[in-house]
This record gives sequence, structure tokens and C-alpha cells, in this order.
Amino acid sequence: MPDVPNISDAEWRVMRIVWDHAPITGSDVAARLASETDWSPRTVKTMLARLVDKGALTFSEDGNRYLYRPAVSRDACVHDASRSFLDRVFSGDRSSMLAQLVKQSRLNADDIAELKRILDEKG
Amino acid sequence: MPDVPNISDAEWRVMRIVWDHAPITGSDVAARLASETDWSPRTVKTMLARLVDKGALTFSEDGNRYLYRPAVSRDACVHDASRSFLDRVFSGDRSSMLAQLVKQSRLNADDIAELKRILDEKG
DNA sequence: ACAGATTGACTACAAATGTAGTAGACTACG
DNA sequence: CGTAGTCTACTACATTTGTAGTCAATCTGT
Repeated sequence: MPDVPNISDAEWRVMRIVWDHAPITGSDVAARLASETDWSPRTVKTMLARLVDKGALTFSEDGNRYLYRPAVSRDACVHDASRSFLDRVFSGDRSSMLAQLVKQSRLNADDIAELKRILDEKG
Repeated sequence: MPDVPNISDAEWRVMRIVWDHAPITGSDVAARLASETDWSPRTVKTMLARLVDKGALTFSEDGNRYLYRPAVSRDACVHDASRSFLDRVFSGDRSSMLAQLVKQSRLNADDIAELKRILDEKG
């Protein structure tokens, strides 16, 4: 298993930016986050450093700055986060809880078709 | 809106027991968790107290013991946890989340049929 | 009524997380 | 070449979480 590091709530915001825009400088990440959050650039820098520590990001030097890149794939992280979520919230009874989630969701025809397709593949 | 308290990973284990067995004593919760975890009963008591503080549980006295009951519905918590997960990992794209969860869940033929039935109802 | 068992209240403490400040190195522009 | 700005490294600190210990009050069995 690609053992992905634990990524916290706030860190996910950072990771999403890096996945979408790598390679990207710290300031650029901070600038992009500034439009969706009210975090100080310092805060973003701290999170970048922690993500590097955790092995979620890597960087290369570019002059006096760092260019960040993901060290783990988004898919692997999504997969891992989904599994934690299922374990934690749905425990053993996944199918009925999935049923509940589906019921709760407003889905359009395309979404429904897509889900049916996925179900067909599994069946 | 029923603003549900934040419930941590470990706390979910406790909540699940209480939802399933309320009203239930602290020791009983600890006993049930002992079979699925290696937590000390003290740990469980601490979590029960924290959950009461957070407003996730209430209790009534029964002799020298407390009987715990949920103060928030499981549905509301599942809903809230799903929302956080959705925002955090899928940036709010609900159908992608469902697709991912369905893909990842081991489902048997009956589960699949049931989900398809629900989807049909929605379509 | 008393001793032992049980309970909740209070306390402890490290790791993770959210949120930043300061200092010292490096760059870029004049 | 020096000064201002920018960058990373290091440090800070409150809160939340995981994990539990201690202690005084209380219940229960004899």
C-alpha cells in the first residue's frame, strides 16, 4: 500500500492547490489561498513545511525560493481519506450508510447514470 | 440548523456505542469498546466527559452512575461529517464523492441492487 | 455500620493542529 | 555595492486529541 501521510483539514486546502498547480512557489500557494481563506502567508508557509516533513510534498530550489510538488498522488490521498471516513463514520455497515448518503444527496440525471454505471461494474 | 459538535475519530467509536445502546452506563460503554479496542476504561470515561462537554451526549444520574444518551442524532452527525469530508477532500463535489465511496466499498449483490433501486427512485 | 468496589471529578501530558512571529540569508534594483 | 524586500529556518503558543492516573464520594454486600 502506498502509505500516505495523514493530512489535516487545513493541509488539504494546501495540497489541493499544489496538486492543481505544481510546481508552485510558496508565495503563489499563499496568494491562491488568500482568495479562499483568511490565512496569513506565514501560516501557509508553516503548512508547506509540515507537509514536506510529512512526506506529502517535495521541493526544489529555484533561486532563493522553493518550488513545491506533490510527493503523493491525489488519488492515493483521496482513497486513504475515503477509507478513514468510511471506517470512522460508517464503521461496519457501509452499504446502508451509503444508501443513506445517496438518499440525502441531490443528484442530477448524469450523476445517477454515472453511479449506476459504477454499480454495474461492481455487480 | 442543528449545529453538531465536532466529533473526533476516537469519539466516533464512543458515539456509535451510545447511539446503538442508549441509555447506557459509562462502564458498559467501556466494556463494549474493550472488545473492539485496547482502550483503558479511564480513556473511555474521559471521552464520555468530553462528549458531554461538547454537547454530543447528555446523561442522567442513576444511583452513583450516569446513564448516557445521545444529544445529537446520528443522522445529523453523519450528515455533518459527510459535509466536512466532502468539502475537504472533494471540494464540494458531491457526486464525485459518492462515486469514490461506492467504488471503494465492498458491496454484495443485494447492496448493489438496493443502491440501484434508490437511484431509480431518484431518477 | 463498615470495608471494599465503583464512579465521576479533576489533573496530566505528549502529539497534532491552527495560527503566526522573528531572525538571518539571499536577491534585485538603483 | 548597499539597502529594501523576500525567502526559508526556527520558534511560539493555544487548542484539540489520544491516553490515562489520582482522589474523594458513593454504593453494596455483610
